[in-house]
Amino acid sequence: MMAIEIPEPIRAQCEKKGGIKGIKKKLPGKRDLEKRSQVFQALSDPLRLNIMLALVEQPLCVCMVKDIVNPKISDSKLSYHINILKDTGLIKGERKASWIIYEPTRLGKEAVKVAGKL
Amino acid sequence: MMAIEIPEPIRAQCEKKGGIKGIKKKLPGKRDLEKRSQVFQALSDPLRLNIMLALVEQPLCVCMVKDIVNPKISDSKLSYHINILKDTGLIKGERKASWIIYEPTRLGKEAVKVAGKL
DNA sequence: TCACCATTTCAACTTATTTTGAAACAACAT
DNA sequence: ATGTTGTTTCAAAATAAGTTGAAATGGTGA
Repeated sequence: MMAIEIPEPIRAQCEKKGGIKGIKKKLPGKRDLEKRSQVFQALSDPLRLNIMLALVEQPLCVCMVKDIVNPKISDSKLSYHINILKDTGLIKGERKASWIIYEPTRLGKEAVKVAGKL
Repeated sequence: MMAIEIPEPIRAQCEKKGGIKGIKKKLPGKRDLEKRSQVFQALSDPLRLNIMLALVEQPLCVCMVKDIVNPKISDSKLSYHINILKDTGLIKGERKASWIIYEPTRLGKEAVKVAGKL
């Protein structure tokens, strides 16, 4: 049997915050964690991050995005990634004649702004 | 043959920014994109995000992290995720007697602060 | 109508990430 | 030394994400 089970300074700091329970209470719930980590997930691919950065500069149709990020990638690949950004709510697209113009949502702009700080 | 190949307002805006070339120039290089997206990748898992949030509240040893995020997960699983956060440079660990106390790095704190805005 | 262009969808495939359980390591107490 | 606790490592299995090429959709102009 031991008196001290964890390092004393840590235990003391921890108690001041209401102990394990106190810290637990400050953390988001399951839903919230999933939602937020999904945004990170969407930006966790270099190509998608690049697409976001381009769209923040300027709303663009898919074919221009392609020209900018890499003229050699396949259309289906590009579409796949754009779709992830759209489903996550980071961008939205609007049809203009033959083209679909994508631009960042408010969330998308926030996220990219944030990316610049890392 | 057509005169207009892309929506006029977009083309005009785009020209003002130096066209495709101009936008391209503003985007980060491959290395930079990879580095940044990796940070997002690390935070793209709800468990890891939760661990980060807990550590920002209070530096903790692994066993306390476990108590907080989910007492039922296996040690190896927890270790795997902690390791990803460490390798990405979001947290650092220091041995104190029997325990290893983890705490967020400067980058880790920044990243979490940012997470709160999404 | 037809051919054409931009974009998306689909299913098969490849690759990357996560989970598991057992074993190893490290520090400490007896 | 031995046993105990905290933590990591490893390889195998399970799951998820990304890529590919072909086919489909939907708008446009002849």
